Amino acid sequence: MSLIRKLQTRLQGEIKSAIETAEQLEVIDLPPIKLETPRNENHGDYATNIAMILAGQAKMPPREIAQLIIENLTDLDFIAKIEVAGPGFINFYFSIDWLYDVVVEIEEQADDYGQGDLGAGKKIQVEFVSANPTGPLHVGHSRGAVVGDVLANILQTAGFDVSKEYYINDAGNQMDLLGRSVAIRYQQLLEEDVELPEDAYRGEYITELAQEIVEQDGDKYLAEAKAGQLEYFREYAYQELLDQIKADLNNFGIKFDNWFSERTLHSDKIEEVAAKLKADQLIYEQDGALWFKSSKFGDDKDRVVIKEDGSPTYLAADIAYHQNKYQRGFEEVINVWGADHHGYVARMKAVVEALGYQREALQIILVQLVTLLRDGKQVPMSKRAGDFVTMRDVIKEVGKDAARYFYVMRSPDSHLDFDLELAKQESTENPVYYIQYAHARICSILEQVEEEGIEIDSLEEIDLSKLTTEAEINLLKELADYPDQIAKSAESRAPHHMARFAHQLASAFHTFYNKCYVLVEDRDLMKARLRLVLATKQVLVNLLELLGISAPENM
RNA sequence: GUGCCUGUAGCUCAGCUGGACAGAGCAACGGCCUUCUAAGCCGUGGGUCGGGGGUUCGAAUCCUCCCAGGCACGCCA
Repeated sequence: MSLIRKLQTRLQGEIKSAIETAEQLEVIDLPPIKLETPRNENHGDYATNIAMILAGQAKMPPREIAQLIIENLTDLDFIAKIEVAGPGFINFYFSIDWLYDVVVEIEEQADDYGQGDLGAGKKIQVEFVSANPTGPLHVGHSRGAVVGDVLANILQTAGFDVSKEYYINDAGNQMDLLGRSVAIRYQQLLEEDVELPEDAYRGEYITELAQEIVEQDGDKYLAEAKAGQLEYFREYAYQELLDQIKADLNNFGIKFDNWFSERTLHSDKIEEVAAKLKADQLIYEQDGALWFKSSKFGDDKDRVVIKEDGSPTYLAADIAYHQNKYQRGFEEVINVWGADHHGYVARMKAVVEALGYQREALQIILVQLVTLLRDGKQVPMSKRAGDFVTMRDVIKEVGKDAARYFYVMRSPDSHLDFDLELAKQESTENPVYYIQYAHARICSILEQVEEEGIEIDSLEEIDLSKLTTEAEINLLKELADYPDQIAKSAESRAPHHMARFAHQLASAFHTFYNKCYVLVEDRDLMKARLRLVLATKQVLVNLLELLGISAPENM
C-alpha cells in the first residue's frame, strides 16, 4: 500500500471514529467517508463532504456537524491544519513531513513504485486490435492498439493479473475472399484477362502478394487459380499478412500474451456451446436457421448463429470464444473495439449472460474514430479503394513515441484529431517532447553531477526538509500522487488519464527546474534537491514505461 | 425511424460514479538565457459548459425534451 493510501485510510478511520464518538451526533447509517482532493489548493490537501451528507439524518446544519467532527478527532500527527469551509466541507492540510517520506518510498520501490493492490490478483483479459488478417493495420487499429496496451499496463500495475490477447478472425468468408483476390491479381500478372469482383480486396498489398508468388513459383498455381482452388493463395496471404501485423505491432511496442485463432473454435467448440444453449432453450429454429434468443437479455432482436446453409455466423464463433475466455479462468474480460462495432455490444452482453456469467464480466471499450490531419487538413482515405494510411506509415512518419502518445492522450469516447505535422514537430506544441524533455534534463543534471565528482549520499544522511519552496513541494505532491492516479485510472478504465498525468508531472518538474537550481553552493540543499530529482526521474521512467514511450537521456 | 458517442475559451481537449470562484495545451499579447538542455519558465486577456425544463442545500456533471455532428442498425466479418 502506498504511503498516501495509508494516510488516507488512516484519516478516514479517524473521521469515522470521531463521528461515532461525538455524542451530540445522531447517525443511524454512516455512509463511506469520501476524501477528495479539492481543485483549489487553498482548500487543503484533502476535503470531505461527510458533514453535508449527514445533515439530513442528524438534523443539524452541516457546519455544526463539521465542527463536532473536528472536535472529536484524535491522533492526527500527520495533519497540520483542519478547517470547516464553505457550506460544510472539512479541509485537511497534511503536515509536510510525510511528503518527504515519499522520496524514500520511491527510492525503495523503484520500478515498482505505483504498484497497487486494487486488482487483488484478479485474472483479467484485455482483448484488442483483433483486426482481420486480410490487410495491413491502419490508423483505426492503431488507436485501439495503444488504448488496449496502455490500459492493460495500467491494470497490471494496479494489481490485476492481466493477459493481452489478439483474436485472429481466420475462419470466415473474408478469408476466402482474400484468397480469391490474390488469385485474381496473380492471374492478371500472368496476363490472364480476368476481372476483380466488386467485393474483392483491392489494396496495393494484394497485388504485391500475388507478385511474390509469381516471383517464387512463376505460373505454378495458375491452373488452381483458374479453377477457383484458392487454398494456396488464401493460406499464403494469411501467413504473410499475419506476419506483417505482428511485425507492425512489435514496432509499435505491443506484445500480446496470446494470439487466439478463430479456427480452433471450428467446429467442435462452436457445436458444443450451441448444444449447451439449445439445452437451455436459448437457441431455436426458424426459417431454416438457428437463432440465439438474445432479445431475452436486452438485445433488440434475436440473432442467427447457424445460417440456413449450415455454416456458423461470426456471432457463433464469438459465443464459443467468450465461453472459452471464461473457461480459461478470466473473471473479467475487456474488449477494445472500434466505435463502428457498437451495434454488437448488446448481443455480446446477452451472450455472456446467456452463458451464465455476470453482464459486468464483459466490458467493452469503444474507441471513436481517428481523423488524420496534415497541417489542419484531413488526409483523404477511402476504404473502398483500399486507400488508407497504415499504422506503419504513421510510425514511420512521426515515430513510435509521438504516435503512441497521440493515440492515448484523449478519452476513447472522444473523436481524435491526429495532426501528423504537429506530432512531428520538435517544439513546444508537442506534448510528447515536453514530457521526454523533463527526463532528458534530469539526465543532464546527473551527468553534471558525475563530471564534478559529487557523491550522492544515502538517504539517511540527507535532510529532505531543506525542500521548502512551492515548486519543490508541488513536485513532491505530484510524485506522491502517482499511485493514486494509477488506481483511479485503472478503476475507471481510462488510460488517457495517465497520459495527462505524465504531462502534469513534467510540468511540475519544469517549473522546479526553472525556479530551483540544483547544483547550488549549499551542499545540504543541493543533496536534498538531487534526491528529489532522482525520485522524479524514477516516476517519469515508470510512467513512460507504462505508456510505452521511451525515456531519452538527451534530446 | 431506433440505438450508441460527441457538443466546455479562437483551435484541440480535460473535468461528467454532483460539491466550494469552470481547467490544460496551442494560438494572441508582455516578460525571463554570465551557472544543471529556452524542445523550458513567469505573467495577461479570453467561456450564457449546444438550448429549454426538472431533481438537489449545491448541476458542466443526474433526469427529461429539443437542436447539431459522427457512427451503427445483415442468415457480412
